[in-house]
This record gives sequence, C-alpha cells and structure tokens, in this order.
Amino acid sequence: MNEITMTPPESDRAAQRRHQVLDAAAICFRNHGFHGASMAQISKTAGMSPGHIYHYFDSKEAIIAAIVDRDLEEMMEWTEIFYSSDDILQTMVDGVTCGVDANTNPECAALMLEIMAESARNPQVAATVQKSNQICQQRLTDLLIKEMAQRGAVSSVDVQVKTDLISAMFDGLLMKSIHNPTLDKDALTVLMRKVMLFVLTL
Amino acid sequence: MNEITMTPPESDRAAQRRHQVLDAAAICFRNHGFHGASMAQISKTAGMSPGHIYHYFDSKEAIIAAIVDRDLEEMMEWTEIFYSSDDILQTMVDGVTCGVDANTNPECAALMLEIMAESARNPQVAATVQKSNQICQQRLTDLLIKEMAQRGAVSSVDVQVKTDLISAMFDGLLMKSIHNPTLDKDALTVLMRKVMLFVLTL
Amino acid sequence: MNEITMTPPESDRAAQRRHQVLDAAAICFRNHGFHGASMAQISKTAGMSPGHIYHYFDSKEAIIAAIVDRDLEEMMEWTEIFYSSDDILQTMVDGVTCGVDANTNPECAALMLEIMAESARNPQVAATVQKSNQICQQRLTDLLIKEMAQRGAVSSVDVQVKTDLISAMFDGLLMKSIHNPTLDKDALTVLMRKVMLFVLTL
Amino acid sequence: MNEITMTPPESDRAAQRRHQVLDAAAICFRNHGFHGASMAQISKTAGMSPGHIYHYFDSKEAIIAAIVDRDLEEMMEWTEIFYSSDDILQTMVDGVTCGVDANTNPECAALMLEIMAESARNPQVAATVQKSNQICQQRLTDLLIKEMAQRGAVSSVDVQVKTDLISAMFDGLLMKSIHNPTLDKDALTVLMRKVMLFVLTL
DNA sequence: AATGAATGAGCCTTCATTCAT
DNA sequence: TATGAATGAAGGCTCATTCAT
Repeated sequence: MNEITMTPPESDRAAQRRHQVLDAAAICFRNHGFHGASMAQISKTAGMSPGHIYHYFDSKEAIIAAIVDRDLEEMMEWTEIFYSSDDILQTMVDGVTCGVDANTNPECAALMLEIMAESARNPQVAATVQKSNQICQQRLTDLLIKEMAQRGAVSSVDVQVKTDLISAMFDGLLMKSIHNPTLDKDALTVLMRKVMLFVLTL
Repeated sequence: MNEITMTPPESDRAAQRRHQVLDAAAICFRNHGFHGASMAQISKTAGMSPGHIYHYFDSKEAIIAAIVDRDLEEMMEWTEIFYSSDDILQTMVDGVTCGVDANTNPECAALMLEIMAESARNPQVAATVQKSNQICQQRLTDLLIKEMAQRGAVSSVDVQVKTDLISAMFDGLLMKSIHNPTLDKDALTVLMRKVMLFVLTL
Repeated sequence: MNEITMTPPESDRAAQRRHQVLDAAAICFRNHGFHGASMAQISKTAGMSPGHIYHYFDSKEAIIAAIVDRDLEEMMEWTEIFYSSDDILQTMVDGVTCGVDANTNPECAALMLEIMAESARNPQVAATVQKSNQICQQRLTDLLIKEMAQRGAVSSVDVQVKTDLISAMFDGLLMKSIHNPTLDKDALTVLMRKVMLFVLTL
Repeated sequence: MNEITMTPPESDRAAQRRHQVLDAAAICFRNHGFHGASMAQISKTAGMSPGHIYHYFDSKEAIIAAIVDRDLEEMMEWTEIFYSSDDILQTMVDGVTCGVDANTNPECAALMLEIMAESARNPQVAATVQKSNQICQQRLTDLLIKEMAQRGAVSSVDVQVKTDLISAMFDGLLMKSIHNPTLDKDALTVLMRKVMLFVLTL
C-alpha cells in the first residue's frame, strides 16, 4: 500500500516547484511590479537558485504569463458560485459583500493593477486578460438571462451592458482601495446592493 | 529694469523645457511603463540630451512624480465644470458622457493604470494619488450636498459613500477599455446616467 | 572463469558509452564549436544524462581532448595506405584524389578547423596536434626516402621541406572548401597531381 | 591656423575609440577565441567600461564582424603590391618570401584560424570571408592573365584553378605554423618559389 | 544652458558541474 | 550504472546617472 500511495505525490514534485516559483513571483511582482522585480529576488524568495527557475519557466516573461493566468483563473472560479442558485437575484445581491471584500484586499488589488497596467502595453498579457474577461462576462450574462427567466421579467436594457457596468463597478474598487484607505466598506456594500438590485431589475 | 525683465523669460524657458521633458515622458511611460521606459528614450523623445534632463529633474523618480502630479491635476481641473451649474443634478447626469469618453480613451487609461499600479507600491506616488483623490472627492461631496440643498432633499445614505461608488464606477471604466475592446460606450452611457440619477436621488 | 569473462563485457560497455559521448560531441562541436556547444546539447545528442557523462569524462575539456585525439588518429590511419605500395610515386599521385576529397568535405573541415583554432591557444590541444603531425610527417618523410630509393634518385631539396609543402597544400584545402564553395575539385585534383609529381621528383 | 587643424582630429574621436575596441578585441579573440573572450576582458583591455563599448558596437557579434572585416581588408590590401609590376612573374616569385612570413606569423595565424573556424558555422562571417576571398582571387586571376599576356603564353590549365592551388598553399601555412614550430621557413620559401614558377608557367 | 561620452552596478540568462537518489 | 534536480558563477547587455567640455 505504502509504495503505491507514495509515488504520485513525488512525481508531482515539479508541479510543487512550479508553484513555489509562482508564489514567490506573485509576492515580488506585487511589491515591485513585473519590471521592478528581479529574477534574483524571485529566486531568493522561492528558495531556489536563479538558474533552476529556468528548468520550470522559459523566461521571466513566461513567469509573468503564468502569474496572470493563475490570477485570472482564481478570479474566474469565483464566478461559479452563483450558478446553481434558486433565487439568483438574491444570491447576487448577497454576493456583493464577498465581491467588495475581494476587490478591496490590498494585496489582490496590487497584483491585479499590475496585470492591468501590463496588459495596456503587453499584447500577450492583454490577450489573456481579454479572454478571461470574456469568459467571466459571458457567465454573468448567462446568469442574468437565467435570472430574468426565473422572474419572467423583460428588460429594455441590453444584458451585456448591464454586466459591463456591474463589472466596471467592482473593478473600480481595486483602485478605491488604494485611493481611499479610509473607505467605509460596509456602507459601500449596502449602497452597492441597492444599485445592483436597481440595475438587475431595470 | 533689466534685472526684472530678464529673469521671467529665462524661468519661462526653463518651464517650457520642463514641459518638454514631461510631455516626452508621458508618451514613453504610456508605451513602456515607468520601469520599461528608459531615460535615453525620454531624452530622445524630448529632443534633449540625457545629461541635460538632470538640470530639470533630480532623477527618473522625480519625473515619475511630476508626471503623476500633472496627470492628476488635469483630472482635477475636470471636476470644476460642475461647480457653477444651476441644475447640478442635470449637469452631472449630462456629464456622464464626458466622463465615459475620458475614461475609455486608451491612452489616458494606460497612463492612469500605470500610475495606479505604481501607487500600490511607491509610497510617494500613493501619497500624491491619495491627496488628489481626496480633493476630487471632497469637491464631489460638496457638490452633492449643494445639489440636495437645491432640491431640498434629505438622504439616509452618507454622501461620502455615494461619491465613493460613483468614482469607483468611472475608475472601473479604465479597465473596461482594456478588458473589453468592443464595449458599447453609448449604451453604457445611457445606463450609467440612470444609475447616477438613482444614486443621487437615493 | 567468472572474473575473467565478466570484466571485458563491462569495460566494453564503458568503451561503447564513451564512444557514444564522443560521437555526440563531434556533431555538436562541428555545429557550434568547442565553446559554443553545451554539455546539455552533447548529453541530449548522446542520449545520456548530463550527470552521467562525468562518469566517463572528467570535464568538457577532457571531451575536447578526446575528440582531438580521435580525430587526429583517424587522419593518421589514413596515411598508412601508401606504405605497402610497389610504386610509391604513382600511388601518391593517385592518392591526391582521395586527399582532396577528404579535405574538402565540409563536415571534416569544420571540425578540423575548430581543432586548429583551439590548438592556437590551448597548449594541451596544441601538444596533441603537434605530436600527431610529427608522426604523420615522419611517415611521409620515410615514404619519400623509400620512394627515392626505389627510383635511385637523389635530391638537393630536403625531404622534410617537401613534406611540409605537401601537407600545407592539403591543409589549405580545409579553408578553400569554406572560402570558395564553387571550387572545381576535379580540375584542382589534376593540377595538384602535377605539382605533387613535380615536387617529389625535384 | 591652430583652431582649424585642431578640430578634425577631435571629431574622429569616435573612430579612435572604435579602433581601441577592435585592437583590444583582436588581442582577446586571438588568445581566447571569439566565444572564449568575454566583453569584460575586451573592455578591460581596451581601457573602457563594458557599457561604453555598446556606444560603438551593437553587440559582441558586431565586434566579431568588424574584426573579421578589418582583418580580411588588411589581407586584401596586401594583394595590391603585385599589380603595377613590369615583370609580374618575377615579382610574384619574389613575393613568396613575404607571403610565407605573413602566414607563419603566429599571431596572424591564430586570429585567421579563429575566423575560419567561425565561418564554418556562422553564416554572416562566412559571407564576409567568401566575399573577401572572391575579390582577392579575382585580383590574382587578373594578374595571372596579365602575366601570361606579358609573356605571350598560353596555358591548358584554367587560371582560376591555379589561383585556387596557390592560395590553398599559402592558407595551409597558417596551420603549419602551429603544427610544426620548427618549420624551416627559408628552405620552404625556396621550394615554394619553384612550385610557384612551375604552376605559373604550366 | 547643453552635450554626449563615460561609468559601473545590475539585469536576465546560460552552463559546467555536483549530488541525492 | 544512471538520472536529472540543483547550484552559482559568469556572460552579454542595459541603463540611470555623472562630468568634462
């Protein structure tokens, strides 16, 4: 038994090491930006020699890409939550708390802003970001349609536009968390719930 | 006489040269980011020798700081518009078009995102951003209070929170312009007007 | 019995493995030069792990030395042909074809030039090259003396000098094959035969 | 007067600096090979910071190319000598001494062999070498034709082939100077003169 | 005020070599 | 015997900054 269960985890050693690098890179990128973080810093943070990182990643660019991928995937997984709900409207309004928390977490915000800034000039990163965003938004759109079906409602406003506005509102929080450190998150959550309800029932 | 008339032109010339550098830096920073842009690029774009830039700015950091200052000032000037209006509510709702245009301009967005990302890790930039944001938001708050006075309205929602939400919504557009290149700006403007009205009259 | 029959196969295996490495190294050195070829490339070409190569060779330098040894030995074996001939003069004149072919083969030329360039600065390689050359030239000298005895000829020209010139002529072909890709080998062979005959009968 | 004569040399400062780098590079390349020589070594030898070398050359490759160009040009200038002679045949036979000296100079030989080895795998270098060789050989060919006209001679052997053989013979000396350090240059010169005469009058 | 030559630290990356398994 | 993960010292190159002119 032992010898059977031992092998798989060991063969994932490489995956573990890759994770080590990505975790270290995330920290360094957050603190210094993609271009400000050096491979030496990353390798020290990862507890690995600079040379060895290149066994797992082709270049610093590849690490950036992997970080962006992983970060956006985490964001996307987050969208799944709402799918199986009976009362989508209520679930979404309730979900605002969670969304506000996530997007005002300074660490999350810092890395995400770094990604956004990079995507404004790095086409490869931009492509990844756009693809991820497209998927997220499509899910949200599907959800809204499903929700309207639940209520038997009809809207004069394009669903796509609603999702654009909603996601812009949450994206904007990333900046607010830096702009305004004294932000009253609870009060904001209450207000955003009202706006969310207003937009969804428009 | 001489000493009076001589000095101003010279300092004007210096100001002009500083502007030259900042204009060049803005272009370079937009295209390559703060860390990706080199002093050599900036000096070439500015039509000035690299060495001479250091007569006007102590360091690259100082140029970044100056760019941030200038960019945020421009944004702030923008807020003035609403102040003198007779029907503030209407003026603000009408102003949405303008705000959407400004924040979905890719060039503007790129530099502003760069500033935001930098402010997440550079305390000096963060301070500037926060100060600028504080002033903007205070103005907006004053405006909303004035507007409520115009209407004789009373609100259960803290005005500060309203401005947080409104500014988050516009900030979010900076990202949307990168996320979603096929954004329907007109439809979005219409929807944002409704939300704006909803929030202001809440 | 056991200890006798066991050992040879094992040492054969080792010899085979060493050969594998040298064959791979020859290819890599030809294509990238001694310094341009990496141990990783060699190990991949040899179908062997990089670490294991160090069981057979102390260092990359040692591989270079071994390659040089082997390559020069192959060249030297080549000289044997003329030894047992009845009409040495004719055999040598006829052998020109073969010599031209060998020294204008681009792959041969590349490795040999690499060796020559290295020997101009690596004393260990230089020693090997000089030793090999000395043996070759001595053989050639012996041959010429034997040939003159066959004819009962006497020459005013030092035999050593003749062999210097003849070998220089063939060495020079290594470069011609790179200099002049449109080289007319057949016509050159004819001319070289005449020169060879002229020198030998001088 | 002074201010006029002073300026030109100063404006050639860049050319001087380029030369400095090339001279240093030639030394380093000779001693360590193109790939064995480091930019740090070259910069130290040139008495210049590593970074500053890149004001004059785009890359190490560019320095290699420049070295190859310069070295081959020097070789080519050498060919000019024979052009204006009244008795070309005699001049060429006399020139052998000079040719032997040049091609058995160990420093010259080392760099030229390095160039040849590199050209066997670096297409850019190969192209330069071939072009230079083509020009040299064309000159030699023209010379031989002119010489035959002087004598009113006719030959059954293609002139091009003669030049191939002659240049191969001299190229071969580059290797001989490394192979055989005890080479008797004077005796070889005498023999080469005879061969030269034999080939030219064939 | 203005230049641009010059520096040298630091960056990303490669690679010969070692060692636990 | 054999692997390949791991190291760390260079290597080529860039760039913010200084300084003689």
